[in-house]
Amino acid sequence: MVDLRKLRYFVAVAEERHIGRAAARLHITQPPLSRAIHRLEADLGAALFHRIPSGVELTEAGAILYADARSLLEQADRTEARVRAAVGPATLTVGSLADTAELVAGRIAAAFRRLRPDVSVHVHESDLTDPSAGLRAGLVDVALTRLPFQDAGLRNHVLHAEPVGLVVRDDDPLAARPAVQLADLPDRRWVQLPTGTDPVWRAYWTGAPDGDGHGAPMRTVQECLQAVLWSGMSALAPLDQVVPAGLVIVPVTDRPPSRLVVAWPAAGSSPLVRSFVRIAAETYRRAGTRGD
Amino acid sequence: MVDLRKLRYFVAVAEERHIGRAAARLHITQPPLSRAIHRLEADLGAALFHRIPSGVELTEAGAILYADARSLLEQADRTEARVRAAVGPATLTVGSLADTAELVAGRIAAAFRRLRPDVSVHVHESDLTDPSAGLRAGLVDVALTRLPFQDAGLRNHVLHAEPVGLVVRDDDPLAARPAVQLADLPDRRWVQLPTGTDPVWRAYWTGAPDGDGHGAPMRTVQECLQAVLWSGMSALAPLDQVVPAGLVIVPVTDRPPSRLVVAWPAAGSSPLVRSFVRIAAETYRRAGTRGD
DNA sequence: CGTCACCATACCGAGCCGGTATCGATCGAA
DNA sequence: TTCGATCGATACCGGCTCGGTATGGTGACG
Repeated sequence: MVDLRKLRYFVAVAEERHIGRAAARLHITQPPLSRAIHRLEADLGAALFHRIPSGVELTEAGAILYADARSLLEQADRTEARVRAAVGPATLTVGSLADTAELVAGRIAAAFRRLRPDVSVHVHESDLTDPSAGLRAGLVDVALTRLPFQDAGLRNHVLHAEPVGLVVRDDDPLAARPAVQLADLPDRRWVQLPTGTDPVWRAYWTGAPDGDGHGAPMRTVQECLQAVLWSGMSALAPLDQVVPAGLVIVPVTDRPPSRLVVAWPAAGSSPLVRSFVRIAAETYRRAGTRGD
Repeated sequence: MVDLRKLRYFVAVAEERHIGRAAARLHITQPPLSRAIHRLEADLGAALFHRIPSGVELTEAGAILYADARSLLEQADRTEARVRAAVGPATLTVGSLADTAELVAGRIAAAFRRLRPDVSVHVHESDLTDPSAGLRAGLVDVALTRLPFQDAGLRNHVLHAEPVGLVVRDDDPLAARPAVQLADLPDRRWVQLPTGTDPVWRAYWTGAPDGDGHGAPMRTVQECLQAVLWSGMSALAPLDQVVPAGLVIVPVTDRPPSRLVVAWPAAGSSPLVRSFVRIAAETYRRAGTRGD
């Protein structure tokens, strides 16, 4: 009947004296919090807050509950921490597609380490062959990677969307163009991705209509860039990709942005994985919205 | 994540060392409890029980959790009790159709008083006009009554089913019959129920095909019985109805049993109402199944 | 080697949670 | 007084959990 979640909500509202602000602090929206407080009041058969124009204020019964709820929640947290400490550190294996980890993992890792210091994180970096970054193979628990890939049994949350561009040498006639359309380009020699690469992924990242390319297959982003530099191949990359001197990225207007995601198995994901996903989403949401 | 319900389940299992027995103690079935324990273990990232052939036994982590969980739950209960005490006694108005309260309310009241001593119960007895016993009019929170009635917006739980019989004087030719079929009876003068009576209810309780009767309308069971005794009317009653000397009840074979129910509004019912319904159902289940 | 006693798993209907969209009320300012 | 702003409340929707029934898997024991 009375559960810890509602008590946490209640404490937040009591301290903020404002349902909207409390909702923001709890990272939910106002209506569910409003409803949760109503339910708690119904459960206890007591009005906990007076609704006043500027927000809410505790009733007498609310004050009594607040006095106890704080210590109750603290005790619950201590209990949980004690059990987690007894069972030893949990481990989480994070997959990372090529260089995506560089882009986001730092920020996420900091937040995750702060919130879940008891978890030891292993990182498994995979090459361009597998955009699921080891998820499909069961090598990792959760992955930081890019869409699109065949998502059979996988779920994802978009952390950041970045337009893609064509990687060319700075002496390429296209280099001076402010933007290009892939549809307008004459045939080019696209980099080849290894056989067995996810076809959806391959189709997205190579401009060739059949998703096929030329030359030796490239297994890393760096290899692709070097192929452009040395062999005059063409490649696509996110606009924020750091490229060696001598290369430029020309925005491509007729291809949807590349979405950087955190992905996890749809079924059987542990609470630890969910926690990681939530922290990643939250960390990047703040960053994405320019500091909330 | 970790909520009080799962902790209560965990404590029950830890003390019973047996999921099945713990489920019985918690008044749920074994599979949901089994699943809840698994979820709790996943949430905490710790195995809490060893599964052994005779049941389960606590792991080291489980023992640590058990040590804290007891006091945590006790503190939660104390907190809740404190708030309830501060807000004063809650009141629950129970509707009762005519004499149904006599049949069941005693047993239910005892159980309810024991489990919810803080609630003051008011009883509102209604006449045969309204089989919803005041629910439809909003006069009561919950009702003990009999089916059938038009149940728009009402829900119910059957406490007991009792065959119905024909009430006749002991000098009536039918009095000696072991049973009768309403379909075989010649026309009789059935008691009249007041205008405005729920039509479904009226059709059930009077043998007249159109659900109509003769004479002055009867508002109570006693009036109906007196009408049979003095005016030779016919009436239907549950077989266990206590009748004055000079009347007998002949079982009727072609009418479904009368179902004694606890009924409540489908929408907006308070936790207190749900609690009453649960207690009533449980009390009567035990009685109905002859002492479980 | 069958049977029994456990727990685990697979489904299903009901309710809760969190989301978006919108309403209602109150207060301050033009 | 009316308009806008700012609260909380309400209505609806998709997803998840819960508790139920039915059934499977696996050891112990005669």
